[in-house]
Amino acid sequence: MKKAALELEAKSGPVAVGDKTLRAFHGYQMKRTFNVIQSDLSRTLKPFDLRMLTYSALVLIVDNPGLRQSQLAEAMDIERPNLVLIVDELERRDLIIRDRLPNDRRAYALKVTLAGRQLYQKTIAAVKAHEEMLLEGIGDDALATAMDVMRRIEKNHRRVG
Amino acid sequence: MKKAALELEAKSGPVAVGDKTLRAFHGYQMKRTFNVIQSDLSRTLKPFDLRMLTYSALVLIVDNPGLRQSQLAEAMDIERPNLVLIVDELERRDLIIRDRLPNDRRAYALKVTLAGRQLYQKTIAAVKAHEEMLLEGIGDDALATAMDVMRRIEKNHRRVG
DNA sequence: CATTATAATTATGTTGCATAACTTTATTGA
DNA sequence: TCAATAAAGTTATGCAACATAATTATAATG
Repeated sequence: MKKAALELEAKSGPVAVGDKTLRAFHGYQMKRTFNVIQSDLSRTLKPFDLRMLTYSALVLIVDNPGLRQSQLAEAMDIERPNLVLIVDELERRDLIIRDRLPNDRRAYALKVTLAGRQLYQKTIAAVKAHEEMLLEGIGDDALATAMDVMRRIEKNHRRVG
Repeated sequence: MKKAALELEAKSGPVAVGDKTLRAFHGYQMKRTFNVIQSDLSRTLKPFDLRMLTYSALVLIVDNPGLRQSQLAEAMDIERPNLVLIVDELERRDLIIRDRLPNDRRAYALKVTLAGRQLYQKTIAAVKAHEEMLLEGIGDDALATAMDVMRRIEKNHRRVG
């Protein structure tokens, strides 16, 4: 390092802050990247008045008509109590309904409404478009490899944890 | 789908909930994977009484001695007010000190203490070991490709956002 | 030297997530 | 059969991570 830079540092700290050690941890790199994706997705969903959680719930209900709240919570990997408000919101906006199951009056069968399905289609398209922007310039092979790596990490965790 | 399965579904919802549509979004896959990494890292750091945030701050201070809180906040991508309590905690535990800068009495020069450096070395080793477990069975090439993809996503976001 | 900007802080609110406890309904087994 | 147990959804509550606005002390600027 040059003398001038050292003197500047003595006054006001490092000229440029390096996160080399942290970046060496793959988990840290993934956190940074995920933050980027999440903030982009949030902005994409904002015009539809959806958050990641309400969006995920809507998609899962469309794809799995009649599922119970407990099944939805498990699929979303969140606790049941936290799902209640999410389903409340989707129901209040008439995007889904809580149908009773014929043989179990404790549970609800969650189903999408017409409005919900229409919103689903619009948002799916918007999210796909935004994702394509984020993934621009990344080859299909590289992307497939990256996704394999992620699934493998998930599998390793289940094996351990 | 078989008739028996359909009848079962009428009673109690889908037998297995699929998240195929969501998994098709790379961001969703990344969120799931990141959750796994984060929970593993949290467990790894718990014996040292560190969270991801305090750990990241400690590493950055070790690597960038004398940096200011504002620089640390920027490097960690969090708002300055939220960093105050993190630095408070590290200082209270005598892992770092808030030194005054000679020429700017508004700012602090953050520096690691001996205890902080010792904790740093222990935790770095533990985190590396845990990460190796999570990455077991993943080839070096595949991992490098995955990391390239992530950095590229980050770059694309800066270009857009 | 008055204005403006910056570093750190305080106060405050939101969101995502967790746990405990409760109500209603199903299931189990003595 | 019916008492005990379990399950689905809910309510209440708390914590952690983040954001914004406003405040204080100091520095930089015109």
